[in-house]
Amino acid sequence: MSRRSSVMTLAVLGLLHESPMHGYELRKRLNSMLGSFRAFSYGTLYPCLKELLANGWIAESSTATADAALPHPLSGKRGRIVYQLTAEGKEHFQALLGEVGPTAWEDEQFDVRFAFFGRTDAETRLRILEGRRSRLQERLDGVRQSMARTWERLDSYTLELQRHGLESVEREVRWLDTLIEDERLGRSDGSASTRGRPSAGHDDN
Amino acid sequence: MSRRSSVMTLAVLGLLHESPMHGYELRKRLNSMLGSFRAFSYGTLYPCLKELLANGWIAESSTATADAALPHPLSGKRGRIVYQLTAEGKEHFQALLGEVGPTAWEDEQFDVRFAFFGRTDAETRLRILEGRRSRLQERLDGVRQSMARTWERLDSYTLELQRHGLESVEREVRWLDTLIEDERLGRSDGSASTRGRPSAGHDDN
DNA sequence: TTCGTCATGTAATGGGTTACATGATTAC
DNA sequence: GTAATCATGTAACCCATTACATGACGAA
Repeated sequence: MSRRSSVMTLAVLGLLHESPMHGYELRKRLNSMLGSFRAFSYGTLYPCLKELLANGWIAESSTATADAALPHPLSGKRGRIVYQLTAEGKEHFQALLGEVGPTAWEDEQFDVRFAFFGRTDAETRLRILEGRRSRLQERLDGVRQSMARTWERLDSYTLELQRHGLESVEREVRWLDTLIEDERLGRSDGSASTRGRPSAGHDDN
Repeated sequence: MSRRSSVMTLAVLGLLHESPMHGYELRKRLNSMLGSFRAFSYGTLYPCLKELLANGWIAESSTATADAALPHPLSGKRGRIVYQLTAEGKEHFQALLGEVGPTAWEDEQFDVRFAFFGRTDAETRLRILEGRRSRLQERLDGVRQSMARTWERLDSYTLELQRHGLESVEREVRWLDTLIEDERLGRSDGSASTRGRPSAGHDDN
C-alpha cells in the first residue's frame, strides 16, 4: 500500500472504469482529460500500473472485451497489454472517491476529483466544492493583505502580475459559486447559469 | 555550477538586488511576490543560499546597510544572517535575465521572469511575452482538437472542467495580448488598456 | 514561564521528468 | 527500406516538500 502518487492511481482507476485499455492509450486519455492542466509521462504511468497490478486493483486482460470492435483488426497481436479493473479495484476506487478532506480540494487533486464527479455522490461533491472555495478564499485574503502592505514599493510589472493572479483566483471562486449553486439546485447537467459555448472553432490571430 | 533550481536562484538574486536581507524575510518576500502562484519552503531556500554563497554571487554581511532604519532597534543581535549581492552576483543576474528560450516562458519560470521585467531590456521582454503567447496558443489548439474528437462521450463534469480550463488559457492569451501591445507602444507603466482596479477591499461573501 | 513567532538549518522522502533502451507495426 | 508512430519499460536525476532539531526573543 505504498501509495505511489494518489492522483495517478485515482485517474487510472477512473479511466479503466469506463473500459479496458493499454498503457499508451491510458496516458493519452489521461492527459487529454486533464486538458490544459497536466501532462504525465511514461516514467510515471508504468510504475504506477505495476503497483496497481500488485495491489490486485487491475488485471491484465487478453484483448478488448466484447463491446467495441477496434478500428484496425489487430486483435491478438501481442505487444499491447490491456488492463482492466478488478472487483477490488472498483471497490477501492469508490472508496477513494468517498474520501473528503483537504487533499481533495488542494491544487494537485481537485481537477481529477472533479473529473470523476459523475461517480461521486452529491454530498461529497458539494463538500469538495465548498472546501476548495474556502481554500481559494483564504488564498485571496492572504494575497490581498500582503498587497495592501506592499503595493507602494512594487514596480508596475510585479503589480500587474499580482493583479492578474488575484483576478484568476477571483474568477475561479466565481466559477465554483455557479457550480455550488447548480449542485444545490440538484442539476448535474448543463441546464443553467449562462456559461459560454464549448464550441471548438473560433479565434483571433 | 550545479544549477540547483533556476527559479529560486533567479528570485533570490532579484530580491537581494533591491536590498540585503536574511533568509527568513527573503522567503516571505519571495512567496508574496509570486502571490497566488507558489510557496517555497525553507528546505528549498537555505540549501539554495548555501550554493549561491559558494558560487560567490552573494555574501554574508554584518547587518542592515545604511538606508532604512529597522522598526525595532535589533541591529547587531546575531542569529540573523544578512545576505547581499556581490558584483559577480549582479552580473550573473543580468546574464540570467538576458537569456531567452523556451524555459523563460514555460510555466515554471514565466512568472518569475515577468516579475523582474523591470530589469529586463525591452527586446527580451517582448520575446518572452510572445514566446509564452505562442506556447499557450499551441496548448489551446491541442485541447480544442482533443475536445472536438471526444466531447460527445464526455460526461458533463469532465466537459465543464475542459471548458473552464480552456477559458482560463484563453483569458491568459488575451492578457498577454494587452501586455504585448503595451510593450510595442513603449509603455511599461499602467497607463493604458482598461484593466480592472487593483483595489484590495471588496468582495461578496 | 510559557507561548508564539522569528530564525536557521538538515535528512528523508516524494512525486515526477528525462533520457535511454527496445522493439513491433504502419505508411510511404 | 526507412521513417514515423505505437508501445513498453527502467535508471538516474531534479526540484521541492515534510518533518524534524535547534535556539533566540518578546509578550502574556
